[in-house]
Amino acid sequence: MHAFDVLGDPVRRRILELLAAGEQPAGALGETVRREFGISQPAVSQHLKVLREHGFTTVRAVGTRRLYAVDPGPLREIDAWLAGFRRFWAPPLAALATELARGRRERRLRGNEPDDERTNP
Amino acid sequence: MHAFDVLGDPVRRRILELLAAGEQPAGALGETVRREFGISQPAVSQHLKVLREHGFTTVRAVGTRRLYAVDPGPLREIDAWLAGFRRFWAPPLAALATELARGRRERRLRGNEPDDERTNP
DNA sequence: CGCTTATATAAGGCTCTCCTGATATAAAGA
DNA sequence: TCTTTATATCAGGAGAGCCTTATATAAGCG
Repeated sequence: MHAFDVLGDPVRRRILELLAAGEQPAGALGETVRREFGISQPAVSQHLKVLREHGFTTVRAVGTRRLYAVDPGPLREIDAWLAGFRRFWAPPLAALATELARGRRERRLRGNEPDDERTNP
Repeated sequence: MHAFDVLGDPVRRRILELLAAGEQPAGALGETVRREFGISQPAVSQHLKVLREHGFTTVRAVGTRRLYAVDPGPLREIDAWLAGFRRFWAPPLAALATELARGRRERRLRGNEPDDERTNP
């Protein structure tokens, strides 16, 4: 099964999204996913197995719990594959650097205001 | 079928890679892919259909030919989804801008040499 | 107009994925 | 130790995806 196939399943994508917030036990992931997708505990466990065996997650045991976390390896590979197509929509990197520099200069001239519109109460 | 499932197939990924070099007729794509994967012409045509119907390619007819080209829409969506995980491996953008600026400064001091090691013969 | 070339569609079969219900494993607690 | 909790594995079935062969469509050409 290719990394893209692993991400083809909506349950597995959701699990990774949940893990993006940080390490979580299988049970917590399972509860959320079962509620959202209406599938059984074994189904969730099998999805976790696929993610594990394809390198998308790491696991560590703490007592009877299994704590899952994102392992970025395969996601990086996908990102690398996408790189060959990014020129179809992304501006060249040089322009991006210019943009960033411009943003910094403007902020400096305005007197170190924060980036967004929030104000400190 | 989700965009990730579309990219799950190696034949479809290869077709997109070939199209990254520019617009090509179905026949040319078919020849390459048939050679590399040993599948039939209808099989290739069916893969092209999947790519079309999921927005990965555009097609235009020229006589009896069908010219396919990359349509970046779904690839961008995938890129956007990946963005939520990029912090697991990519440096923050501010650091990148600094890096780029440093590179430019160094080049300026060296007297506008090219980036790589090539020398003009 | 018939023949050839380029591409798509149709029908059917095999395989693989994903699910469920039942069960195994192993730590925790009474 | 017996029971409960947390998680994984097993076995089997439904459905989807991808392939093949056969055929349709439609433009180009003699």
